[in-house]
Amino acid sequence: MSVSFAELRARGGDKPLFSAECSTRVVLDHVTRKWGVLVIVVLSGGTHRWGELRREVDGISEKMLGTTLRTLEADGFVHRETFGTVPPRVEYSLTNRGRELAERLLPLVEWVADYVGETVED
Amino acid sequence: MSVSFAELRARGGDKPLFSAECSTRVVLDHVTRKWGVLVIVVLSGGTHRWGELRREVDGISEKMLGTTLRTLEADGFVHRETFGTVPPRVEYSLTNRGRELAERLLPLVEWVADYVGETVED
DNA sequence: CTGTATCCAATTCGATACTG
DNA sequence: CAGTATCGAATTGGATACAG
Repeated sequence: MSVSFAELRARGGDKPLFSAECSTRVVLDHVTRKWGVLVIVVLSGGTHRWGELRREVDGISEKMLGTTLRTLEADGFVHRETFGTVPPRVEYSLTNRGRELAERLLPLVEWVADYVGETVED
Repeated sequence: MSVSFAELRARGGDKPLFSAECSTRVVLDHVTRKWGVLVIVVLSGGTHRWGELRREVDGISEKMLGTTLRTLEADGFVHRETFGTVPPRVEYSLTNRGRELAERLLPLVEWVADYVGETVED
């Protein structure tokens, strides 16, 4: 394991893993929240328009797509680009940080996907 | 990036990333839910008793610790061991699968912890 | 010490309708 | 096409009290 709990702990000194007020919690929450993970994974596959995201992330409502995208944009993970055309065209993509995040998220998602369906014998 | 979105997509055929009914979603939800991440990270540091978890995961209520542990146990990530002593002693640890999961979770948590506090310029 | 039960507050989420 | 607004339902989460 490349990163140990002990190392993580050491950074926070003697305090609990993350203090309740720690902003890491906030971002971690955004990123790991139900739709956040899925949107980031989809965007890791390339730039998408609103409608494409809506179709690709199965079951997401317009409201949640909107709030999720705005949250991730505010956190600096997603870039939104508007073309002043009619009808409007808006494209969403990952920022550099978003791609870094996706690199850490994809192995997790992949592993969970593999895990499901196997028998748990431990 | 070791795992690409395209590969992930390919497994589901032509369907959206994960169908809404996909059980991957359920487990992913448990695992990435607010307290799930923190509990797993703490347990990756070794076996903990109830009271230790309570202190280590700052701000968690007894109710959430209980439900989180029971969910993760049902998913096969956490092992619960009781010693028939008085007063009772109960120890929680990761199963093999739990450790596999933690390996994927720690880099993500570490990265987010590092990310927070840096300036976003992208 | 290790929990469970209960009640209530806050948040999330979805369906729908509507706008530029 | 790309959203926002609103409402109500469901879920999550916290505080407290209590039990083995």
